[in-house]
Amino acid sequence: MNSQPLIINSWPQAILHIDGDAFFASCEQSIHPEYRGRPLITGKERGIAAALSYEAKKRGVRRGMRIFEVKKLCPDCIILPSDYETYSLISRKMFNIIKKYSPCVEEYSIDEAFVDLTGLKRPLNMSYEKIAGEIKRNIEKSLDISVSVGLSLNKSLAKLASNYRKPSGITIVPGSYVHLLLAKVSLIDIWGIGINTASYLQKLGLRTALDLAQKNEDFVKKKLTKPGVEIWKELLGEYIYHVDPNEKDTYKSISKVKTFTPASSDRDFIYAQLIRNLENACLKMRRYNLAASKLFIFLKTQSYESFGVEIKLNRATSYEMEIAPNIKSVFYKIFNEKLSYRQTGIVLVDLREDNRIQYSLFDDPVRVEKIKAISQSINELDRTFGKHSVFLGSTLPIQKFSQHLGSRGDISQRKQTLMKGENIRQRLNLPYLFTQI
DNA sequence: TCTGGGGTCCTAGGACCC
DNA sequence: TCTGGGGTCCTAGGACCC
Repeated sequence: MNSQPLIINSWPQAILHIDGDAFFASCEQSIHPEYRGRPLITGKERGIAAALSYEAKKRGVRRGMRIFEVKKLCPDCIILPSDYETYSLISRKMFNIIKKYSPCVEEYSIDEAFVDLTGLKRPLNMSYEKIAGEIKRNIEKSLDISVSVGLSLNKSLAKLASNYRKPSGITIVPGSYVHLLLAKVSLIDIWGIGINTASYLQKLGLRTALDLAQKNEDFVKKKLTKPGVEIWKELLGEYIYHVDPNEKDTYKSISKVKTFTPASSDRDFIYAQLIRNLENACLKMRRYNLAASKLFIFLKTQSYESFGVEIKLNRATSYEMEIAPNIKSVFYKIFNEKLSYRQTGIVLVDLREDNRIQYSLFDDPVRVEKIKAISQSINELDRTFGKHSVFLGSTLPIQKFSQHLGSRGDISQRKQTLMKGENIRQRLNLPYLFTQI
């Protein structure tokens, strides 16, 4: 007789994934109880449905739908502008609750967390399943939002688990049940497999996540690239992607893109939009103490054609006043008055820490220092009076444009900004910061 | 007639060097 | 000056994610 007790340790790792259900919409319903149970969307300021409550989904509203379509389809739908400040606040509270249970929490996105629960059974005196349930209940009770949670052996499986039952689901998948879950998951729903890889694998005769998991290593290595192989291992229960509790403190690139309606062929206006993106990107860059030595700018036309250029700077910098002159000349090259544009964007790349950036031979150190001093003052003014209290003269066409458009969501905010600027001007007796860039 | 605004990582191929 | 082998670094672009 076999004296070995049949104990399978199903939890070499216990990884929990927590996912907010229709998060933005839930936040709105949480702070406005009168909206609960009603179809609701956010994204009013952009004219499209960005996030949807479950009630809106049931009525056939889809992401990306234009507001007028939503109104036609669902006249009683509540339509709100996105309020990221509020969502971030609720998000913060959610993470704080989770961190009471485990020190290893990864803030994966505004509404998603990965939690490493491994080894916490004893200190918390609960099974992993119980811990998962408690965290979920605690979040839902304290914040009045619903979350779905999944517990399994690694991040990929936990994510599939949390997605399995929504909203407000809890799905526990120990090692011995993994195959049952995978059989019900289609390729496209695997984290890291997108539309391209999914259809490629389909052509090879695969249909479900289980089909992929059951392929041998040779096959996977031959047909897929590195991420594909890693995903395959995770489906088999290996712990490859670690839960990373470190806060994000730097960026490899920073981008700012803005779409506007109606499209415009006004050169000064388009340029102003581009420079406004630059200002915003630089603000963020300085907040993280970074400097860029290369950037891309691009314009998109009404028909979604894109025209872009790469710009290399002599020296890494974080100041729009240094970057803008470089943009100006290339802008005129890619701008075509015969076209109508609906979006401009900027991507700052080759970011490095701003501490000891060398002056190159072509720089004028005195000018650079002056720009630095001015920018620091602007930062202070922004902190005191709000973002864009002082701005580059070249973005003035945005204000002009706003004024003759009258009252629209985005516009009134611009007006306020303008007024704030006026205010400071009077109080500090400053002219608009106007440069030739 | 159009689904926004951020990001990251990986790979293939060219440039350059020995 | 040609041919081949081999390594490193950079860049463009693809694919994915929320």
